[in-house]
Amino acid sequence: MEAPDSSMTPQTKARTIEQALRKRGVRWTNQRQAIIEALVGTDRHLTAEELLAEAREVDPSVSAPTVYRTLHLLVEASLVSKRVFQGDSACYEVLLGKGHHHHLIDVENGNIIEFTDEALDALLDKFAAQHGYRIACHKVELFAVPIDKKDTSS
Amino acid sequence: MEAPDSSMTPQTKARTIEQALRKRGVRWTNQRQAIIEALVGTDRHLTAEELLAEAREVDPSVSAPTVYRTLHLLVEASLVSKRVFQGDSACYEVLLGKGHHHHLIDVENGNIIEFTDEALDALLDKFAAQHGYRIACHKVELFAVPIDKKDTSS
DNA sequence: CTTACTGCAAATCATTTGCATCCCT
DNA sequence: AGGGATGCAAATGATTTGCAGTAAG
Repeated sequence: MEAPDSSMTPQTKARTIEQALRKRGVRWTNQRQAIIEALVGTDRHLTAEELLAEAREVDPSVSAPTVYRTLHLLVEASLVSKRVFQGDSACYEVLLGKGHHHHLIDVENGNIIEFTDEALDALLDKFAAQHGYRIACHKVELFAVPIDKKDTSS
Repeated sequence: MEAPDSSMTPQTKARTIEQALRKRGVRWTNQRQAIIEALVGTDRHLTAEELLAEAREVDPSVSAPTVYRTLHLLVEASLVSKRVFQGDSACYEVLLGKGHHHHLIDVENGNIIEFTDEALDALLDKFAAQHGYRIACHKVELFAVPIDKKDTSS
């Protein structure tokens, strides 16, 4: 697997994903093409439902089961991450071209800010090692409120 | 690493929770008592289903809707945390008497190890502050594989 | 040609809700 | 008493699966 490049265009990402899946013996269909295009065409976290709607604008024949089946393949192949925030539907996001990152969720507006940090990652790796584990994947979610009005920061 | 207030007995926790809910104008019933007892009687993360089973050993009349309704109250009151791991059912855990902690999930056995660390917390607070936020609640989940095992996954 | 992929409809599964009744306060 | 709380059963909503037809390789 080549190093992710944050300047990858959507087209490049789509092609990379297509090739990665083909390499795994997966057949390439119009529906999958539409789903991938919808997926790389946004920088937000999409629910399966939102993705279905987007994909249908490319190819109206796409159905929900196909979206879910394709998402499974993508998650399996580590091309897409699945996240379950709170009690809502799962959200999916393309991993290509962005290093793994963490989430700061604005609990007032529902905004999601992404950030990365090597020190944090190193710290997490250390804990895993101390317990005899190696991290396969990690997830950090900070539920936070904006500091602006009457609040005194800590 | 020791939790700050880990000396609370289950009985004390149960009483504290009862009083906190009563203060919010909630009525105290046998079913809720049973649910709370089941909840404080374990140190593991319970699903609603598991909690229902445990609670029924105290009071067989407890039903699933009551478990969910009570869990909502508890989460609202910040007495219990709800977590949704991967695609599974939500897990609930009493917050009383344990500092917030993080999770290391053994992806092979499904084991969950908890750990706490001030340096990590400080780092997270720093990030939030840099973005103009204050953390209300944070969640760190490490999906990891045991090191001592031959690992052939990609 | 072969068989993976698709849409549809029906099946799951956890969680929620309507409702008549019950029982804390 | 009175209104919140309960159990039951049915509703929900996201995700999955069975199946017969379709299309990728």
